[in-house]
Amino acid sequence: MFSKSCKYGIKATLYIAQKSQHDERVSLKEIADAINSPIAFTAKILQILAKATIINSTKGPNGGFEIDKVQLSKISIHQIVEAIDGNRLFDGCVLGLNSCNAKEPCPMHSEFVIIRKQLSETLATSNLLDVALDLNLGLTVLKR
Amino acid sequence: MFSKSCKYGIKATLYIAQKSQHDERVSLKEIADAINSPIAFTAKILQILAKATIINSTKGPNGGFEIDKVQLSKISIHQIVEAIDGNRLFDGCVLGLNSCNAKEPCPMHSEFVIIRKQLSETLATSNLLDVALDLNLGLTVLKR
DNA sequence: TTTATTTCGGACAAAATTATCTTAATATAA
DNA sequence: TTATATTAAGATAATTTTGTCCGAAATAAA
Ligand code: SF4
Ligand code: SF4
Repeated sequence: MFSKSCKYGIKATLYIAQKSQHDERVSLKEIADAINSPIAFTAKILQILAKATIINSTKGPNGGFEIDKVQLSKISIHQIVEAIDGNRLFDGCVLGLNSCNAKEPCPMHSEFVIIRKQLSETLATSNLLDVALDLNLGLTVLKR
Repeated sequence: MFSKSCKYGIKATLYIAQKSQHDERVSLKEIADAINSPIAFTAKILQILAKATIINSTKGPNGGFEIDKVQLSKISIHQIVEAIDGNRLFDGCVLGLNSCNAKEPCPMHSEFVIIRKQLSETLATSNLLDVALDLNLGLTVLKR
């Protein structure tokens, strides 16, 4: 479904979101630790997210990553997936034809337009604030 | 969503299914041509499907691949995906935690159990006969 | 029985993804 | 201003996935 990069990206963003709620900026090391990911690889993904202006990064002592608190409820998981994996999951052909084309559909088209729509909507309506709240309450976890 | 191997596998199986309806056995070359896939790589995938007894293979002159006509309606796309990509799509954690565990769920758990259920059911109820019928009618295509 | 045809199986190769390392850039604080 | 902490960026490496090649095995027909 998602690439490993994307999974790390989602988890990292959620961790940053959780901390940003309480105005805490977090370091690369802390993030990688919290989500159980390879540190240098995580750095690359955070760079992508920073360029996509989903997160903010600051260099130097006490630097790290954060998300504008008032933006938390406006950033969706969909945006993260788009930034890292692109749109293939949302608009590519499930069976790998050059493009999705309802005029000349692949054999799974009618089945998958439904699933993709639901997937896309679910991700588009999942915002960082809501998801991070569950994390705060300990209802969900980022690593095991 | 699906690996490339799996996409090839699904398309190849559907092509074989279509031909098997009319008692035609098809060769590797014909399949690869019909679904626009690398021939030698396709051979590997057909071997997997043959071992999973989803398709039958016959060596020698006039050999090739076929599916028992009466089985067509009993074989699901789900089975193909399982044989090639395994169960990760159906029972793995969407965010890459070691396993899906509702007692200690990842932050996307509640959203994804719904999507995965629908995906799994859709694939489980898509049988080769039905899907191949649309192909026959020219309503859907395996390559463009 | 010999030859031709076709899949099978293993070895190999290329490409994409994931992961690491090293140096540079930047910001803070002493 | 200098030292330190931290992310950025580029080069490199490991792993996985995708793809190729070739000889072996099986089958059918001549
Ligand atoms: S048919 Fe289904 S899979 Fe093929 S392109 Fe359209 S949506 Fe994608
Ligand atoms: S929580 Fe969601 S993603 Fe994590 S394991 Fe359960 S289902 Fe998978």
